[in-house]
Amino acid sequence: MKINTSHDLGSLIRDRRTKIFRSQQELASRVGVSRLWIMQLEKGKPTAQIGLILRTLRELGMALDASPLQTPAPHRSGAAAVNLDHIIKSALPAKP
Amino acid sequence: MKINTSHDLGSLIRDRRTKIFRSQQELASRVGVSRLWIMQLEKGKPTAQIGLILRTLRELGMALDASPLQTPAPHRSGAAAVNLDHIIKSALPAKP
DNA sequence: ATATCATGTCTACGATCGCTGACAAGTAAA
DNA sequence: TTTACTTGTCAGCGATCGTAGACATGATAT
Repeated sequence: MKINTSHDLGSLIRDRRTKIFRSQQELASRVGVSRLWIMQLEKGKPTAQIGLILRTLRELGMALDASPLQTPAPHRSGAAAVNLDHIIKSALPAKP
Repeated sequence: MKINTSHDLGSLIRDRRTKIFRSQQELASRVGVSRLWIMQLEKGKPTAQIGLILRTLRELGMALDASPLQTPAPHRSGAAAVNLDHIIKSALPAKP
């Protein structure tokens, strides 16, 4: 499943948690965090730390993958895809 | 690419950053974070916040996916795989 | 040699994390 | 009803984040 926002992550974790554990407390104890943190994470907390998130996902039997952006909005200005950026960079003479 | 630790994430981001941008500072400015934060992230900072990470990945033309754990080490104690947990939970008398 | 970068490493400092502990609302059994 | 459980919310607090700024090193030139 694609994770574009912290809310996506929260929904995913909640879905998975409700299938495997009986309560937020149960997952929290396994991961080693507070129930409050699990609750906030499921609500899309954008300040949650990646280390705790990875531990949580592992406890839920999941892992993260990185994949190229399918709906490209990489650069605000009308820049093209990543490969083009690469080409431009390689072609530039000096380093502004 | 599989991301199991924050170091995996750091390596991935650094590889991608060096291909697209000319410096840590350039990426940092685009994302809206400090160069120090980018540097620490590339070194595997486990306390980096997921919101900033997602913004960074987007700037690098990438997104995150969640996938089932292929090499299962889900529960420390002798518990079995996730599906079994599910079955056990479903079989328990008190459901809550 | 001199200049110019990129990267890594430090020191503060304000802002905020994640924690504990408590409480209320809702649900579901006994 | 009463009892037990889950979830969401709140306040307070120590610990730590992310930042700005400065500095040293190494590389790449000129």
